[in-house]
Amino acid sequence: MVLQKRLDYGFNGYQVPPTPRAARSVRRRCLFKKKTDDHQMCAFDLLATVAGKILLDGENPPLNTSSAKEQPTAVEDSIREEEKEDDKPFEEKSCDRDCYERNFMFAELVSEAPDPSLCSNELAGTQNDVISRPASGITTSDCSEKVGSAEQLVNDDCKLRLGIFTPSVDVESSVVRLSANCGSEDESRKSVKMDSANNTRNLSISNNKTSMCSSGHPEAWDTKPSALVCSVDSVKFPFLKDHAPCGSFPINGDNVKLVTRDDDENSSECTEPSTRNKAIKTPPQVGDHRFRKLIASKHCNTTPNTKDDERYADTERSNHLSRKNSFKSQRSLRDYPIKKRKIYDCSSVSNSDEGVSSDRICKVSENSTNGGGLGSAPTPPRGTLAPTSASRGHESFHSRNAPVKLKIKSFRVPELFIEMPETATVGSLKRTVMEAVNAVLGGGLRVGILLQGKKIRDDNKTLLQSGISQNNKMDSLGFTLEPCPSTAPIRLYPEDRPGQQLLYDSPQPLARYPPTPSITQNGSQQGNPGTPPDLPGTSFNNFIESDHDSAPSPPGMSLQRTTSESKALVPVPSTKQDALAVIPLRKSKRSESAQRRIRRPFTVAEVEALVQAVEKLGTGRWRDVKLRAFESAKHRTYVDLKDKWKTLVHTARISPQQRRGEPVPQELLDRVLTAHAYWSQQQAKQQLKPQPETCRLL
DNA sequence: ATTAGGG
DNA sequence: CCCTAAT
Repeated sequence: MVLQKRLDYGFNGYQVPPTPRAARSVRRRCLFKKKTDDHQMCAFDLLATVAGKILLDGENPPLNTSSAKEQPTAVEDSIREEEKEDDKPFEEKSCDRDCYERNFMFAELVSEAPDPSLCSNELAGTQNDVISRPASGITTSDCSEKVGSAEQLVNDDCKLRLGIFTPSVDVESSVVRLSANCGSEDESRKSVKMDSANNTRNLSISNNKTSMCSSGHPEAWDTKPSALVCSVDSVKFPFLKDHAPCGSFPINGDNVKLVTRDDDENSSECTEPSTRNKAIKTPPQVGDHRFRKLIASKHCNTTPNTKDDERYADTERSNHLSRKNSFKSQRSLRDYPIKKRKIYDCSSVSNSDEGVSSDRICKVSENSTNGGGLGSAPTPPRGTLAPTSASRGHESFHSRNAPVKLKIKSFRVPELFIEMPETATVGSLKRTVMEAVNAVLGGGLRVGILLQGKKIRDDNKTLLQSGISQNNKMDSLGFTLEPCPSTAPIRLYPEDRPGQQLLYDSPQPLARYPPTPSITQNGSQQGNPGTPPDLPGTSFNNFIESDHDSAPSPPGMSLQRTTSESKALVPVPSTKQDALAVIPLRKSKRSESAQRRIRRPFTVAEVEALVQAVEKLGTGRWRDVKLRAFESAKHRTYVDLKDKWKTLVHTARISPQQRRGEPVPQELLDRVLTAHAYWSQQQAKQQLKPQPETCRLL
């Protein structure tokens, strides 16, 4: 009996998991394409598309895009081209080099959604030039048109960059700390002051640390980027300043806030609470002419005064969020769990904050002759939202089936803090940054869509219905990357749609991170052609490895998140105070106790690896299991594996209806039970009869 | 450092 | 996931 058992658990018949990544990519592409071809695409689809793209592209490590690129699929061809173009974009473009260097270029995102009424070329010149971008979302603008000085801007504008600043390296004791700040603080501060002194007419300064800057000189921004945080509508985009020079981000006297950032001189991540995050909100009505001018020239469209309250809230939230995010990433970098931080938890008020902001999106209209849309619209600075626009343009709706094309060049990532030993290699640094980025991206992003400053929450609306396809509104379309409230598991509809596998179609409970899983799952289950089974151990290792550092949660979640429940979730702007309060708490807390590790739900592939390892090694040898199957998954400790096994066993025993989260294939669960039973028996036997090993078979 | 088990 | 106790 024993012998037989052993054979059963031997190393032979295991199915090797398909190469997850490859399968996933392909799948996503297919989905993406499919989706985009659908003319009935609804808002949700759009979201999904964008998110999917992001994730998809995210697979290519930004750092070495060249090597990591996968060969283009039909869908991506265009993208690829763009990428090439962008590879060295900044050098040629007027953006200062720092900009370039400080940003990781993510593959350009090009989403196409069918747009019936996409025809006009005068997007820009018309009414909606001024868009409100609450959370500093991505605004769509037409980049095709380049006007004079605005040209570079336009170019830049057309790209949504996922920008991570290369932090300045401060050597502190033996640790090199990377912070988002570039340059010395002092310098930056000074510069800020200067600017504000000269240009702050309508600006209010909350305290010495916070100031609004209305400078119309981009140069200033360029040169003294360091400690300044410039955000539109929110402080969360510490890096916006980079774009400022390029005019790629909308600056508007009303909604631009320049905040000096407190550097975290002493401690790494925590910044000063009260001072730092206070973005001052400028009186909506007051607009600095210079600003506008600048903006206008750069084709930045901003909404003048739209719900300020809302924006304000957003700002606060975003601040908090970004901070939180950065924390998170940092945290993820160090896997070691420390003690829990109650304070932190309490303080973290916002779940629904928008942490990551995106830059702009360019809408590319094919129809438009010269892409006249965006560029052409030097936007009237102050254009109030034209109410008319809403109604207008509807006429053309059905007339056309032209696809709505959206081009997102890059997204920015919230600040990332990285801490590494001086002895770390450059390679490790790159990798670390990559991980951080992945953590942010994979950690739960969802995409929000703003139209004329308003969030479109109904994911089921079609583009037409929501007005996204309307020409005149194109320039007022914005996308935002919002962190998924990973912490706040809101399961709206846990059991809603059982068998959904389509990544984009199935909204899943927020609580569940696992978009990827579904994909991988599919892949593995369907069996990948092309992937010859390796030794079980190896293949798994590889698999996991590849997966391991990538963020906690695979892509896809973002999509899900956006669904209907978003409505419920959305409105949770933390109050300003909350947001501010958080930081301090966190900091203090942080010193002693660590944050709780971010939750990283096991993917199906991981489960598979775990099951396989346990089948071979048995329970009780978690260290070996770890070594065998999760060696490369740094974030999975043997304790984690043990815990996972525990939960797996539990999961396998309960009814499928009671299971939550990423569904684990029944097959795996069966194996879990079998293995568990087997090893439990073994254990029992050993205890009972440690000695007489020989004649036990009968 | 691991393992086991409760929370 | 965290925390602890026991190895």
